Amino acid sequence: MSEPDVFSALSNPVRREILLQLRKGPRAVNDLASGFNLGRPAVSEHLQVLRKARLVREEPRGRERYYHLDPRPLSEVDDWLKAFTHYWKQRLAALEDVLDEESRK
Amino acid sequence: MSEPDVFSALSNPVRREILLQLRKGPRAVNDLASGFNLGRPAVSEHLQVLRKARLVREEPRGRERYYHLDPRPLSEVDDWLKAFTHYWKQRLAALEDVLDEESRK
DNA sequence: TTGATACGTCGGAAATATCCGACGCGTCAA
DNA sequence: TTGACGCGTCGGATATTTCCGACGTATCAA
Repeated sequence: MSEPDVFSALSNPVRREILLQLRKGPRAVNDLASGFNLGRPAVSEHLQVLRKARLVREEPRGRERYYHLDPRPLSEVDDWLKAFTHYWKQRLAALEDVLDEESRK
Repeated sequence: MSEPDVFSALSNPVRREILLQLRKGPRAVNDLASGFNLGRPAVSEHLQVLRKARLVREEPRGRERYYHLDPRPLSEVDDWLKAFTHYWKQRLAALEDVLDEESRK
């Protein structure tokens, strides 16, 4: 019943790790689950969240399901961050100025 | 009892909006709360989450508390995304290839 | 001092998230 | 066909999140 919210999908460390794993190539569910200290149902439910956020895609191969990474929705997060990039580089520059100031004393 | 987790802090749309608002400058709590359809305690608790994630800093001014944006922890998210940027540009390029292929038909 | 304002936080309600065991369905190998 | 495997999903337990009203504390204006 939840919406496909990319930010919410990324809020869980297991789901973030799944995405990192999938960079190396598609993986079947049991294969993925063996890497975590979690049961298969839990991993399967995490994959459902990632699927709803369109961050992964499933490819059935016989009785297995290989999950593929689809990183495109991550651009939403990237775009959101861009609203701060300028400001935070500004702040980093200001911080450096302070540090320079301090080191000159 | 929760840790200062930047990803979790960003998972809530109210908190994301608070951060966007604070780009324009520091704001007092009631001032912030009036912008949302939320009571002050709720906003105050969102600010606590953001404070634990070190995304905001408080500056007491008399009986008010002005909250300042500190975007530096966002670099953690940015760094995490960088683990995908290359891959996803690759995927976008592949997508464009497919589209080119299609349009040539 | 007195009354109003700004805020944090507690207690509790309601919703949501996380996880597991159990079950059912489709697929494979024999 | 039979039995084992891979998977999704349901029911339910537990934990966490989100929100509010109520309260206490500090500050301000008069």
